[in-house]
Amino acid sequence: MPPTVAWNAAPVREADAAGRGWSGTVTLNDVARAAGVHISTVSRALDPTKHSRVKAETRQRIIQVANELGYRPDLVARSLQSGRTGTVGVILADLGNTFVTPLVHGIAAALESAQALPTIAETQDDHARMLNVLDHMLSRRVDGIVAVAARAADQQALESAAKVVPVVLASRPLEHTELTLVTHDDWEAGRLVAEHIHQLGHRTVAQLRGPDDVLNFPRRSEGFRHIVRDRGLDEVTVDDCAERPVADEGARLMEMLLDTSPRIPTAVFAHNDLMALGALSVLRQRSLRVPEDVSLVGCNDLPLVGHLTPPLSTIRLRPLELGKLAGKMVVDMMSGEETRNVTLGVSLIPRGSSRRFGGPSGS
Amino acid sequence: MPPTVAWNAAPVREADAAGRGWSGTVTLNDVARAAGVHISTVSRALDPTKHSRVKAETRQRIIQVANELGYRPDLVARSLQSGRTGTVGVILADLGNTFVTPLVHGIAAALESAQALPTIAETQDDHARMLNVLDHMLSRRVDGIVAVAARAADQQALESAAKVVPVVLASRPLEHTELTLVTHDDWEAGRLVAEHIHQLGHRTVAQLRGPDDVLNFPRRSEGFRHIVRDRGLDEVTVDDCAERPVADEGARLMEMLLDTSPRIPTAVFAHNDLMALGALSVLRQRSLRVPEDVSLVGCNDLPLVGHLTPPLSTIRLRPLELGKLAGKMVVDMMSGEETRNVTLGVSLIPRGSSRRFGGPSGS
DNA sequence: ACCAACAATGCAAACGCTTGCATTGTTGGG
DNA sequence: CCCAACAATGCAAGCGTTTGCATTGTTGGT
Repeated sequence: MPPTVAWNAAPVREADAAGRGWSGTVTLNDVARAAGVHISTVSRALDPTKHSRVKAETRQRIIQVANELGYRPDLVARSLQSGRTGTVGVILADLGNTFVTPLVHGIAAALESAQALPTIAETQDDHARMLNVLDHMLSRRVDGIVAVAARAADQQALESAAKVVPVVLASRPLEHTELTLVTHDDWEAGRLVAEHIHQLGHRTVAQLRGPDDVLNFPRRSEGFRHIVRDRGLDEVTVDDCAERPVADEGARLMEMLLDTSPRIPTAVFAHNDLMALGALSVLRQRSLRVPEDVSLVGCNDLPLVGHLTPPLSTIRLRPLELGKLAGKMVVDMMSGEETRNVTLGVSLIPRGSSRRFGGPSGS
Repeated sequence: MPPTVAWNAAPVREADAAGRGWSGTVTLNDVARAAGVHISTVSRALDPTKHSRVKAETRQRIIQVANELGYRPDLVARSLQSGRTGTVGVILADLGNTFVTPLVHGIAAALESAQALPTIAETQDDHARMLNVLDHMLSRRVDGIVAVAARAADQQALESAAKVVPVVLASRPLEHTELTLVTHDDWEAGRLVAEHIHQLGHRTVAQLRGPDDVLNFPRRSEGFRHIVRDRGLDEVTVDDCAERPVADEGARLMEMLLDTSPRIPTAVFAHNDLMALGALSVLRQRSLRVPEDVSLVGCNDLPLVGHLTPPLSTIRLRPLELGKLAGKMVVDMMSGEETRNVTLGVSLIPRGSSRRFGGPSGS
């Protein structure tokens, strides 16, 4: 147990009490010397769990001296000795994606209870970078890892890392793995969307698919197709998926769809909101109205998409809860507890971008 | 110089070559023993800058053995020895605010060039938490700090920290400080908005002010009032500012304004977009149309606010650049370079939420 | 053939902390 | 009054690296 000395009470001082110019940092040794006592006694006096092992009187004196000198424990040294760093590595594909913000927020919040801090790194969805980041984190002796950037290719590396340190997969699943996972029910997301547009009377539908190797997307696709088959819908397909789940790629796929398909789908499921926005702008360019001509549904419920024109119908995920859960799980694993995978439910938020086929002011 | 041994080439292995079950980690000592050479030789062989000091032949052998054993340098031990941790503390008020996402993104990107990783902590805009976080970071021996959460009350603590480690203030300024600062021109932001609504013919105006002790807001206010005075506008004031710069507080102030003021302003400057959104919903509740009855201008240009109905007029900031700059500056300071403060320019993005006073379908 | 110079490697201290064990001093029960 | 028990503190090893210095071995110029 690390001594949580009241370093928050000790003001940072410009020069120590002895008057020597502020050169280095105050160490346990300095305190020991100033208090006329052995270093190990200081260590114990400052460690709440060992308070008892040192006489109350000397303890008082030591604490006072420590405060006067502005002693601050060196967590690096402590880590070397204890083997724990109080640090959890958080691996993201891209911090710029607004979906991950609340996720990281949740992770940070959960870590706080364990006095741990997240240190973050980005992979840009690049496998080589993932390997680098992973190795770097292990070198830093992080106490745990939350991977939000998992792609199929990264599986082996992540599993290897998990032999050394607790690893939690957040949001992005992997196939056939023992890794602890907390994610959304992507299959259900796809199913809900298909169900929704089927109920609106659409018969000719399409998907703009996110990257195949980010397994959320194939799952969304499968859930969607389950309904397509079950209800006998006509899915217009384009033989490609996005490189990355961003607006540009959504636009590209939408164009490809319109250019290659003999018939225009009356309802489109974009695998996430960003891609939906890209698709939206392409539809506008081609003078296709949403939702009059084409209904559009996204996924993620990013902030503000409900206030767009038209308000975007989408699937609501709960990244904050997901982050909190992931953080809690890695903390639990760090203290040796067993954990079980968690799948968060999702819900459809029908809004203005999807409407009944051939509805009111339809063409 | 830390040996950047090719640990990214070494696969994580389940058991080491000697066959003992994977218990602990492979250390320099293990490699030394396996290679039949002294530990210091291994250290040198693996350190690119000391390549020369060991015979090519032995170096080969050592590297091979290191790879076979899956040696991974312990950055904690190295930090203890070297005094550098390759870590920069990033202190945020609230990760949930979408304004900070690109900022952190920029910081992370800039740090990458220095092989450093950001470790982040939140203060929730609470002074006590700021003190804690700061002290914790110093205890962790971070190589630098980027503070995005500075409030007036935090000034002293931040300046003290700056005596120990490079500190950069990002986004939020402080008065009369030596601390390095990179921020936006908030005064100009306020001025631009006032100028804008003045040119649109508005005479009765108001502000929804962000927290006084986050100095961006008073500056915006001053820039705004400079024009108010200069052009002889009539500013309706409410004797309170937001506790925190969020939507709820924007709503609260808007209500207070409508309830207490004898005359209704025809143009309102909300100190940021979130507050503008809060104000917008209040105005709607009161059946005041935007922009027909009241013009509304925000600040920050958050993603998607340009696609709302009405599209929000606002001030565009550049958080990504700001983050990159802040990251670069702290890196520079870490290597002893001098830095100069930077103020990023801002620009007005006029959109649908503000229009000429008494314009077309006005009331 | 000898010594200076140099290349290659070993040695050990240091970074700041924790902790099992040894030592000293104090107490109290017999 | 003595010894066991215990409280209080000192001692030193160890965590995994790095690095100045010492040691050994080799070379080449005379």
